[in-house]
Amino acid sequence: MKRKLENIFKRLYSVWGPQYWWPADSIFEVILGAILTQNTSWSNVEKAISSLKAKKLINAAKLYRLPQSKLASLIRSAGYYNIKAARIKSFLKFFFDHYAGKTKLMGKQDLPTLRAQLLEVKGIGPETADSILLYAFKKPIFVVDTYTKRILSRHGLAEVEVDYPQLQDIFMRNLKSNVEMFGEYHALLVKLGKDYCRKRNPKCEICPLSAFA
DNA sequence: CACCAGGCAAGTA
DNA sequence: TACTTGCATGGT
Repeated sequence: MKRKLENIFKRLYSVWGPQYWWPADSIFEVILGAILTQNTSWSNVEKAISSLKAKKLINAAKLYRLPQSKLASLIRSAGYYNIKAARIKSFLKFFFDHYAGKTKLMGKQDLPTLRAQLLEVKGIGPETADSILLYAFKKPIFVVDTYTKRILSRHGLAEVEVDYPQLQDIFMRNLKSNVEMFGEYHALLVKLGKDYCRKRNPKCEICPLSAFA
């Protein structure tokens, strides 16, 4: 399995190169994006981020003061805007209660503690927590998503019923811990999923992981 | 028109 | 505990 996972990464990276995740100007912006992109295309998230930027609201203190309904209307384009506004608000409460609204302070916390804390926040599940840990705080954790699961199961590397922690373990037990590589690997799997491994995708058999490529 | 996107929590039995 | 449903805009 170790060799297979390494080869998958080499193959994907040689085909597509670095993916430059996570596009953002600050740690806090990564966190907002991680919540906004839940089950949502990144292009829709970009519009929401832009509307926040236009109002200079990529700022924890300002957002904490902003009424939830105002926030909801600003992030409308990201979809699920009422839910996501509530989730951002619940993160902000946690952020100020525990870390004074300072990403620098939060980043000093150790990985297991921080992960457990994030999972306590209503609206932050495993993928969102791990995305924040890896891409915002540069902690060495492997992010797993529905594409990861689908790709591994289609290639016979995991059971269809495999759950998030099991899938994450497959990568973390077999790969050397490396923040840059973890970030690229996950991003490359997402690209592979989008381009070739969608739920119903006729291109599945010609994906770069197939023998002929 | 149908389908899906860089999930998560609440509801149901 | 194990399944199902709600959330919602915007691109293909």
